[in-house]
Amino acid sequence: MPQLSRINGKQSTQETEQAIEIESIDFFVRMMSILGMPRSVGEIYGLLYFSAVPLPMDQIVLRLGISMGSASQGLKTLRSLKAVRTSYVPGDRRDHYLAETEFRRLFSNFIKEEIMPHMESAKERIAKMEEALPNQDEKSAEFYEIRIEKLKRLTRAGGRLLPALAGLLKF
Amino acid sequence: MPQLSRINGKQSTQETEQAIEIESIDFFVRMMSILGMPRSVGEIYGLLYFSAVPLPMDQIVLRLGISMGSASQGLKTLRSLKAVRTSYVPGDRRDHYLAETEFRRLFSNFIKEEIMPHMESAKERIAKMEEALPNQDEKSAEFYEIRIEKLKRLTRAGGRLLPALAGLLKF
DNA sequence: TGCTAATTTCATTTTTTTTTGAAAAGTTTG
DNA sequence: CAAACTTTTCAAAAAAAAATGAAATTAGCA
Repeated sequence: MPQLSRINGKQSTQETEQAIEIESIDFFVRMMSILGMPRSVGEIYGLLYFSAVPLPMDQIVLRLGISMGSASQGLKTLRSLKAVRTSYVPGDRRDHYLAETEFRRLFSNFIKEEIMPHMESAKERIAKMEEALPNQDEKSAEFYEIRIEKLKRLTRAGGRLLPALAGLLKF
Repeated sequence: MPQLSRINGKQSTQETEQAIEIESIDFFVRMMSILGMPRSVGEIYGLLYFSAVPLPMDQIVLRLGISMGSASQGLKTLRSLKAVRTSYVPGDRRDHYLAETEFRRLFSNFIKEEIMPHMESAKERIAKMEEALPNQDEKSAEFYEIRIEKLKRLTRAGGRLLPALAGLLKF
């Protein structure tokens, strides 16, 4: 009876939980999209973040209205980032999922998995540039050298700073 | 005569420049894609980064083989991030573009423009959660409070850390 | 001011990414 | 070990993002 509860200004526990859940999903869909994660991944994490009990996949599918395929893929992604973990529920053969809420660790994993590999390829590109350079003996060589040096400093700084970043999250 | 130059093991200045240009474009396409920028934006910046002279849009279009629309849009994006600036070339009415190579400033602008606005909306989501909460007086209220508190700390830390991040780029 | 070159805009097309759903594979238990 | 349930996989569909290109706009010049 949502009407009734609105009339006397109170809302049921369920209504409160639903309201928070919606905001949570919205919150994490946005956050994850900054990090380039698909909507469904944010939705799943947002749902689990405010769930007091671990949820099996079919509950996630049901409550978010997404397909099994999306849920399975999304959970795989979240598992690989260690953003969720499974917890055993006696008498139930389904996997139950819990959100990992230590953001420090989440970021650390994200940087390691999603960013650092790009840094490696960046170094390869720079190496290729340097291979090309030695034959360049015109007066313009200096220009190229300076720019390449800047890129090297950038990748060096990135390679150090990013992994350290999660550690700065003192909260 | 590329053949000839390869036979005697030397390459022309032009070949060297082309080789570096290709690696540069590749480099920045990848970097920009980490930051969620479209390919064309990375291509344009990559081209300008190793250009000793400012390039007009039609040169960018020609050398990258992209459309005028893409170039115009991409330059608009780069301009708004202050990743490129125009320079006046006497006797030519076209705008000529130069890459801004101070990465510290680039990051600072990127964070301010692309990330911080999301932080604002994150705070709104949290506020909505707190609005929903007071009516919750079950034993489970504590669970919600703790989780909300974590989100607050996360956004607070993000709001402080991210703008400070560019400053850490000591290079 | 009018002419022309340069640039922007934006509806359409193309490409890429994400989701779906059903079949295949894997698991648990009676 | 087979039947029922759970999860994964993946081709196809849908949705989202990016690029195109031509018309509209703007800006520089005579």
